[in-house]
Parts: sequence; C-alpha cells; structure tokens
Amino acid sequence: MAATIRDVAQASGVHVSTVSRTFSAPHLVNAETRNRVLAVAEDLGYRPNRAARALTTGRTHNLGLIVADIANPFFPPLIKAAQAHARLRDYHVFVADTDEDPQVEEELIQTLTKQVDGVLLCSPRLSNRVIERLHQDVPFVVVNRRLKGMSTVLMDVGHGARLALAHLVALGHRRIALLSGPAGSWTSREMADAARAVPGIELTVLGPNSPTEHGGLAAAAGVLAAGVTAVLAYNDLMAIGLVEGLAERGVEVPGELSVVGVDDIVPGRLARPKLTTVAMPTEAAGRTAVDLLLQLVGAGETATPALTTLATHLIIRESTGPVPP
Amino acid sequence: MAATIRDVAQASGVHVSTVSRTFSAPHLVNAETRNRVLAVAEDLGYRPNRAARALTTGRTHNLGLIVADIANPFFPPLIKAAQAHARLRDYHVFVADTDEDPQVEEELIQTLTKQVDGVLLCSPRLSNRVIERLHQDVPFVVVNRRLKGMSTVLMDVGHGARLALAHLVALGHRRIALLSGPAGSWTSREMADAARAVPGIELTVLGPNSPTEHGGLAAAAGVLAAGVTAVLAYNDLMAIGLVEGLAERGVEVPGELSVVGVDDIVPGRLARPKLTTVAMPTEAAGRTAVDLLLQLVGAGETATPALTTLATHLIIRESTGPVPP
DNA sequence: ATGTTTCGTGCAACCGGTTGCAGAACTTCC
DNA sequence: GGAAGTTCTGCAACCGGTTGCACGAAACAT
Repeated sequence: MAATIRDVAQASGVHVSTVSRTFSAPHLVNAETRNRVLAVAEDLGYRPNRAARALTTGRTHNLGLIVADIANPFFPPLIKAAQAHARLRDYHVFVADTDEDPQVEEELIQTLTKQVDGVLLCSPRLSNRVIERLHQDVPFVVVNRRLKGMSTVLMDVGHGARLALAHLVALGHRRIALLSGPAGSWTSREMADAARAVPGIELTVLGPNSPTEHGGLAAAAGVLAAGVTAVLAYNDLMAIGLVEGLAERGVEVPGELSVVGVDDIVPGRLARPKLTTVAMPTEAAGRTAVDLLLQLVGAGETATPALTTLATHLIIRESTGPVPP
Repeated sequence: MAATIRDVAQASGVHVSTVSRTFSAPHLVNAETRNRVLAVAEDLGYRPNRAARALTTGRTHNLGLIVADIANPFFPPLIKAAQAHARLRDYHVFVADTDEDPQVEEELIQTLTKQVDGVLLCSPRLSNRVIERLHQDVPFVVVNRRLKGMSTVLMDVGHGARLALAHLVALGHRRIALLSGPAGSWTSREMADAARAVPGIELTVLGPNSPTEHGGLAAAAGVLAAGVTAVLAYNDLMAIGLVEGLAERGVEVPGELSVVGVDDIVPGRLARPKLTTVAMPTEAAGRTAVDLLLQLVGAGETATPALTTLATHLIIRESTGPVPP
C-alpha cells in the first residue's frame, strides 16, 4: 500500500499537519524539520494524494478535455498542445472521446466535473441549453463554438473560406459547391455564411454531411449532379473522401474539378493529389484554451469570460487548378 | 455550488448514511424512503462526488490510458474501443499523451495512480525497472510489450511479419530490408526476430528509426543504398514517408520497389499507392486490455497476471508487386 | 405472551489530506 | 525583568462520501 501522510508523520515524529505544510506551505515550517520530513517522505515513497487534497482545497490540478472523435486527425495536435501547455503550469489533462454522441458527452462532463478544475469543450455537439446547465458546475472553455457568457476560442474559418473561394475565383471558377458538415456545427454555419457573402459566384450548398472520409465519398454523386467546377469541403477528411468518390466515377482532381479542404491534417498532406486546404491554428487553439481556462479557474466566481479568435490561412497544393475549358 | 450528500439528507429528512445507501446499496433502504431521497436528489441536481467516494472505497471507477502519441493514427481506434468497452462496465477512461518522453510518462503515471483503479500502458517507452516500480502502486495492463508478472496484451506482429515476407517472397523478392522502429520497442524486436528466421531471404535491418512519416522519409536514402527490392517497415507512417522519399528520388512503388507497412491505419488506406500492410487488431486489443484490467482491479491483491496474444493478418493492396526484371 | 429474526435507520469513525486557531519557545525592545 | 512579537508546531474540525455496529420496530415462530 502507498504511504500516507500519517505514515510520514509517525516516521518523522511530527504531527500530520506539519507534514502537510511541508508540501503545501514549506515556508511555514522550520528548515531542519522540513528536511527531515522530506527525507522520510522520499524514503517511504510518499506522494500527496491529489484526490484527497482536492476534497479540502477544491483544486484538483486536473483539466478535462472533451472531443467528439480522437480519430479525427484534426484533434490530436490540439490535444497535444493543450497537454504540453498545461503541464508547464502543473496541470494535467484528461482526454475523453464522446464518439460524436451528445448523451455520452453529457455523461462524461458530469463525471469529469468533480475530478477536474475546468473543462475544455472542443466542437461540442450538445445543445446550448445543456451546455449552459452543465456550466453551472464547472468552468468551461469552448473551442469552435459561440456561446455567450463563456470563454471561447474560435478559429476564423469564415476568413479561411473567403481565402479559399478567392483562390478558386482567381482560377476562373464560378459555379462552386460548399460541402457542409454536421447539422449543429458552428464551423459549418460560419463557412456557409462567409461563402454566401462572396460576390460573383454561384454557390450550391450540399449537406449536412458526416464530417468523415465516408461522408465525402457519399457526397460525390451530389457534387457531380450539381454541375459545379469546384468544391469547398467542410474538412479535409471529407475532401479526401470526395476525391476518392470522384476517382471512382472517373472524374479527375484537379483536372476536371477542384477541391479545397479545411484543417490541414496530415493525411491531406499525404493524399494524391495533395490537398489545397485552409490551415487551422490547432496548436495555438489548444494553448489559448488552456490559458483561458486557467484564468477562469484562478479567478473563481468573479471570472469574466473572454473571446479569442485565431487566424487561419490558405495552403495551396495540388487539388486545385484552373477551370476546365 | 453543487449539492452534497448532506444537503440531500437535510432536505429529505433522513441521515446522510441513508442517502449514501440509497445510491450505493439501494436494497438496504425502504422503497418509500428511497424514492423520496431520489426525488429530492434529482430536484437538487445531486450527483455523488466520485473523488470523495474513492477516498473510502478505494475505487474511483476510472481507468487511465497512456499512449506515446495520440497523433499516431494507430492509437485512436484502440482508445475508442477501450473507452466504449469500459463505459459498458461503468468505468471511465482518462487518456494521457506522453509525447514519446519517458520522463513525462513516469510523471503521468504517478499522477494518475491515485485517481484511477488501473492503468493501460500502450507501447510504453519506460525501462522495465521503472515500470515494475510503478506497478507496486497501481494495477497495470501492458499492451505490446512483454513484461513478466504483468497482464499483457500482445499483437502477434511476428506472425504478421512472416506473412508479409512470404508474400514478398512469392512475388520473387529475395533481397529485403526491414526498417525497424524505436530502440526500446518490443514490436520492433519481435519483427526483427521473426524476419531473421525466415529462410531463403537476404535481410538487411535498418534502424532504429523514428516511428513517424518523417522517419520513413529520412530512411529512403539508406534503403536505396542497401540495394534491396522490397521493404518491410515498422509501421504505416514510416512506410508512407518512405514511399514519399522514394518518389522524391524518382523511384516508383511498387514498380521498382515494394513496400509493406504495419498497422493498417487510415492514411495508409488513402495513400497512393494504397499500402499493403499487416493489420493490427487494435480494437480487440483495447477491449481485451480493459477486460484484463478490470479483472485485476476486481481481484485485488490476489490477482494473477494473464497474457493474451491477438492475431494479425496481411492486407494486400497496391504497394507491393513482382520483383522488377 | 414471549423469544427470535428481519428490516430500516441513525450514529460515529474513517478515508487522506488542509487549515484556522492556540499556545510554547525563543527574540527583541524598552 | 517583563511586555510584545516571531516562529514553529500541535490540535481539531472539516471536505464528501462509506460502512460496521447498535438499536427500535415490526414480523414471525412457538
């Protein structure tokens, strides 16, 4: 069994409170005593029990990070950045995957609530109402969704969409399809709003679609039926699936149709043709979200929510080309 | 502030112990009382604090899952399977990424130890000695590494390597390179042992290499220098990188050189050419690992470690072909 | 009617820490 | 030499639950 504070206290001949202070308020204990306690603790392999500590202090020094799908390559860089950034501040991050299921998401948040000081919600699928209710029990930072009263990190995908469309227009495209994502997605709506406001193009919005390779594959027929010369997809996975689906039908990218994705995930960089895509600042988002969350945690009840918007940019690769004659 | 057990007790006019039993041993409390307590609890939004509960029961109902790199597409399917499987058994899984850093790995395990009932260690990079020390504080199940005295889930990559080599031999290849992985990797050693035992081929072992796309890219020159006609890579990421590196040098796959990967990750299925690969039973491994871990957790001190080996198989796609004339 | 079970609940100690308060020992100051 | 501070440590209550034990009431057996 692991050593407890009482074992250390007994072995070093002091009261438990002295041991406790040795770790949580060292300046309050005499240097000599402190060293003795530390030596004994080291010897016994004692490590303060964080869960027990949390019971009295109300601080677990853990953060929760909830994502819809770890297998979506968009998330891991964000997760890694958040974890690394949190570690620097002596916080640990627990990641949980909701499997795109709102009910699982809610359950996970409930469970995490008491075991973490705050939760990072990435592209949540829950309704605003539920999120607001859960928010009463634990501080949140929401990534890629706009929720009033909560700290938020947004990636400026509207700007990215404009860049992508400008690129396509410059190549001569006019009839363009937007392959949208899941129904509740803020990102998807944001892209659609931005795209509709672009003058001089004839936009067809197709969707909602599953934000996966399979979703893109399934959308290929609809894209061809729409009679467009270029497509902006909700994300790279869909773009890759779409290219696949088009190839099955003998349609070449970018020869006959141009495709732009969003996210700049690794598989998109490896695909043939390499995807032109809107790069998302995922690492920065992870770090920023942790910063905002720790700010909230530190401030307690008096916290004021903050909003950060991060820039996106276009990476031109091989999946876009001039409009066919 | 969230409601506590005392709030519920007071509001429903019973002692806290009755409330406690209502949740953790319902059969011990009168149906009428129970319903009243449940109603009040519902009303107050009370949820038992798992951390506090763990303090007395010694059971957190959480599991830890430690991986070297979430961004490696090999892991997410395993993680998702483990999470889903654990949820069925009323357990939650906390995932942590070590960033391939043994020191971070050790620190994470230490932190998790008190907050989970057991830890799933996937392809750990720590030394045996350290793992054994940490094992004294919390039950482990190790995936893809052989450690005596601990429950283990292995994927039979040796068999997979033999299948891959047999496939290459059948295509006429004799001079074959094995692109090995990280130095401490059990999988890598296992593959090498299996490959060396295959008769009738001339094997060149190259490595160790970083188990990433970049590692494969960097190995391209060495592969060409080795004068082989086929390569078995440690994993798909490396295989993809290698194909990339070969393309840069004007070498075609599979026309001039055949490449086999391991893992059957999604990017490998999407790459051009589509990768021939050894499929790993990642979902099964995740589920099995959770089962073994819960078995250990349930058994307490008396637990006997178990070893499960899961089969692998070869998927032939487009990156392998007959030896060039 | 009495003795024995069974059932339901309360009491209080406990899990492993933290922390406000009190007091002992030692300084410092006048 | 005594009052007033400092510095350090111990005491005990507390965080939010769980659980062995005791006890009263009701149900059952004789």
